[in-house]
Amino acid sequence: MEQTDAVAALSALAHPGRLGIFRRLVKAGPEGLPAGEIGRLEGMLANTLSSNLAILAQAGLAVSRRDGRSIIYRADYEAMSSLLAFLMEDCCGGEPAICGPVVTRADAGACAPRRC
Amino acid sequence: MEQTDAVAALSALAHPGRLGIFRRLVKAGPEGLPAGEIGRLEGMLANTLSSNLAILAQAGLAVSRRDGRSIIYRADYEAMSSLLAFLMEDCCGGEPAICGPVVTRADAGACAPRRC
DNA sequence: TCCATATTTCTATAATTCCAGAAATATAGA
DNA sequence: TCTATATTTCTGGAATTATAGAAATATGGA
Repeated sequence: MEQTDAVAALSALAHPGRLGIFRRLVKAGPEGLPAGEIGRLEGMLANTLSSNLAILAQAGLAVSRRDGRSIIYRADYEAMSSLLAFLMEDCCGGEPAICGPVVTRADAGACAPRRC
Repeated sequence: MEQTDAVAALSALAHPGRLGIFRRLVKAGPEGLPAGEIGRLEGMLANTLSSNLAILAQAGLAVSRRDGRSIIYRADYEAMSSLLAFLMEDCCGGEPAICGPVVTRADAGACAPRRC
């Protein structure tokens, strides 16, 4: 991941409305949610919602597909994973014990996480 | 972590200069770096650097201490960990296999990550 | 005390982002 | 085709953020 992409993703998330949408999508899982339902749940006007969803999609954090009259959005977990890896790259220059609180799956090896 | 705090942290990181500083601090480890050296490494004016460091500190992502004439900044790994946990809360509503790419130490149990 | 170094604060301008209203587009069904 | 629903695009003004220059503050040493 490039710094430019990371800034785009972080900027997309650095907004209460979009952060709410993204977390909602994370919870919703890979099936995603129709835009209309997101708007209802988050209490957002359709136009504001649409531009915020577009910003998340542009940043690579959300993916959309059409289903009849609805457009379904879902979180892109791989993009999120890349972002986290970028943030923590070369953490502590090789002192695993200290950077322990944060770990990506790639580093976790054969771990079996309790959830997610 | 509250949504407000998460937005503050994400906003702090959503800036090329500050993201560079933060990643530099992550690499540097718990000893941190003096502001002047960060400025030299990142090619930033002292005043710009100072306000950006203040924004990172205000967001809880960096911590400072004085050492003689220098002020040493270090990344706050716990704050980062909280942020990641907040972003991924209730991921996939209970389908661990799918949210796998992203995992926080709290979820990883007794794992021994390869690095950090 | 005086000076040099390190960092922060103040200030003004430039640039960007946010949001609501209105209009436009796409799809499904009568 | 006509109508209703779902979503997006366009637009303008308000609010926020970014940046550099200049001045101020803090510390250590002569």
